[in-house]
Amino acid sequence: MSVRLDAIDRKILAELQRDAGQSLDEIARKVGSSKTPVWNRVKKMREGGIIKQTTVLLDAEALGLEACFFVLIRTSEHEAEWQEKFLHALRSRPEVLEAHRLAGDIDYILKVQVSNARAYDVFYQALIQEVRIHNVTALLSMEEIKSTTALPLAG
Amino acid sequence: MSVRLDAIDRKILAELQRDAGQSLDEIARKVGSSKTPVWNRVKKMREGGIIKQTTVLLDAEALGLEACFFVLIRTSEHEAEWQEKFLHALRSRPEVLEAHRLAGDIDYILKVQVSNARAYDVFYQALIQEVRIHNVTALLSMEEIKSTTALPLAG
DNA sequence: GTTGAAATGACCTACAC
DNA sequence: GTGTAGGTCATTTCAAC
Repeated sequence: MSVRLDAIDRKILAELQRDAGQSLDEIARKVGSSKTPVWNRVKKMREGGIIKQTTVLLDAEALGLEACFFVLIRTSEHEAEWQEKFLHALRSRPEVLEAHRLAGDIDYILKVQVSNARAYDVFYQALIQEVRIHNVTALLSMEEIKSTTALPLAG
Repeated sequence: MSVRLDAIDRKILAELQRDAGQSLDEIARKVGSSKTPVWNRVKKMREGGIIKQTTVLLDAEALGLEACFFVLIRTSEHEAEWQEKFLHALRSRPEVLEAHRLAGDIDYILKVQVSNARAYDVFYQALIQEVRIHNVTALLSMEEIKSTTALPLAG
């Protein structure tokens, strides 16, 4: 299932992660190839699902979304029906940027980006009203030390 | 500092977040405007730092990065020198995708993407050897329920 | 501020190696 | 597989409204 990538593929991916707006010629020059082979490789990696999406990263603070919370959730409910409802609640809320089901005593972690603590509380109250949750701990980010979507490619 | 955005700006941002590869004509049609004004707005939002980056999102599993950990860190050290060293350690490690300084009894949270549990242990051993850390809890993701870089724009 | 046209440059294909 | 060439289409500038 995992597609085989050579050194040039990885260089191309690194460049695209850095700046997807640059031209094929630029990328070709940087990776030591030329336009057509680079284009073919990119196309293959898109079709193979290695490149999932081309997008822009926005500045949360500039948009007034100044509060970022990590939410640790414990629940006593593990039935399929509850889980379905919970997943739907998370997926339908745009302020939930990430949600993972975990191993261990904490069941879920969420990353929630909102305008302020009050907006978080609105989110929180709505969530616990929609689905039964045993225990919630919210961790408030004071400072974003690092944030990248660039995956390490030295594989 | 926060730039004023109208409804059209927000529609443009939503479209770019969804797919930054589509043409200006397409975006213009969707937001009910035409090419040049859309282009001018995008340019302004880039220059104003609202649009920080154009990038591609890659599939971590396809790249063999099958393990995602959230790492909760407590430390007893709060001196500037220690912090400087810790920050540098995080920023220089590509497997650390996110790092936040927190309010409360947990001091930091990291998101770490690696190939497997063994690779996480290598990362962890190297980190605690480089900087003194009081207490570490690693939460292993079993399932990515949701993951998006798209910020909510109903501002 | 919007619109439209025109040139510059990128993309994507086809073909040669 | 890589490189070259050319048609098509998008981006960017500029002038007019």
